[in-house]
Amino acid sequence: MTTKISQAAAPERAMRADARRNQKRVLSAARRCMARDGLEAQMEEIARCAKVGVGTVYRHFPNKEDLVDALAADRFERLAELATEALEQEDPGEAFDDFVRASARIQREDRALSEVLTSRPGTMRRAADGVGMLRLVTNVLGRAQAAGAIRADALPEDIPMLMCALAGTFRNPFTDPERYVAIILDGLRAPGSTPLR
Amino acid sequence: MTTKISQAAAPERAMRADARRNQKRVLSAARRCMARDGLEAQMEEIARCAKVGVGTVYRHFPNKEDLVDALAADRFERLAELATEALEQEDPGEAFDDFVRASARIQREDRALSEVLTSRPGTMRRAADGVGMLRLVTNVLGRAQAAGAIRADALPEDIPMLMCALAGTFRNPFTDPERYVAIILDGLRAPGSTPLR
DNA sequence: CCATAATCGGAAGGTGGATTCCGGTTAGAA
DNA sequence: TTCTAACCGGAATCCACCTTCCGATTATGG
Repeated sequence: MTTKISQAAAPERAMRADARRNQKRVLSAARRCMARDGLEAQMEEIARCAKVGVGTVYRHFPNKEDLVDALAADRFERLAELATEALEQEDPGEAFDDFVRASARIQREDRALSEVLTSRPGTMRRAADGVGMLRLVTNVLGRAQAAGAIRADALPEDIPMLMCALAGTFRNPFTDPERYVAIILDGLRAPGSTPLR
Repeated sequence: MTTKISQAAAPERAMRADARRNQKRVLSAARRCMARDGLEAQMEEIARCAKVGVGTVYRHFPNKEDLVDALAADRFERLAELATEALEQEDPGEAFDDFVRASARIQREDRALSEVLTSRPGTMRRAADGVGMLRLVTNVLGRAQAAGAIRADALPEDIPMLMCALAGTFRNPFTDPERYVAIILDGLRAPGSTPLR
């Protein structure tokens, strides 16, 4: 057995151009299909959207779960960007609000993402860790708390958790989604009526 | 109103004793299995729990969805009871809180119920309508609002919706579930910081 | 106790959807 | 241009479940 292939880091040879192109098409098709149909979007359908055979999908992503992981990673990168932007904003309270609202919107527009949040703790955690989400959120929240805009007893982990909560509301078409974002933000605002334990 | 199981026309003759007994066993086994495994609990497993053959399950419930509907109806009856009790309690604000907390707990202990809430709007609506949930909630909420315990701009439909939201948090084992119930209740309390539109 | 219709059990059937396989195609180095 | 390792497509395979079927059992009215 030749010692080689430390894997992960060094590809022996660059991917062929068509392969690279197809991988992108697959990823983007998967994003579209799953945003629309949720996690149960079918592999065949994704292949069709990407104008590619199923075989090709499977060459780039050994199985459906890996594909979902890749998509989740992608979406969490976007969320991390939002958090970073929030840190650059002047008003900490406003920054926090905007961050939560924007995250909620992203989620609302992507059924797969909201499904990952409510029913795939593993995938979610992996994606979140991958972009250092907790650290970012800790900062965004910390600033807001220091400024007195958010109750002091809120914890960083509460934010992703409340994101999961919002995910639960985005499947009902009946009502204005912003409503629940607003209610939850008010709950975080801090009358301190009920000290959290 | 007692829930009739499936049935459409008038039964010529009363159910045989063993049939009635088995129907109960199936329902109760289904409740146990689905509370544990969620909606993906398998029919075979449910039959096994009920110590009955799959065929028997299907005689009483033509298909899985009907079985889920029956269970949902059952759980919503319990929720309706809670609402009714709340209406008999003296302090309207406390009654509201208790009602929300108790409902949340029921949900937390029943994975299938929380899955129905977050991903089966149809089933949920049917079950809710079946017990007149909206009317009950309207009363419980109305009293609390009249007493000034809950913000005036909250709507009856918000309550089930926030229940769905909580469902989204109960799948993560990480944190104390009561925390998010508390935050949402604070959000409903009413500093009126952000008037809902 | 009998007759018989209602029930029962659980093997067999059917289905939807993920995953594999492999002969044909192509990028790209020499 | 030629050669070949990579890559491609999509039919075929596999698998996990739900659902159906039917011979064996059993409750119950007479």
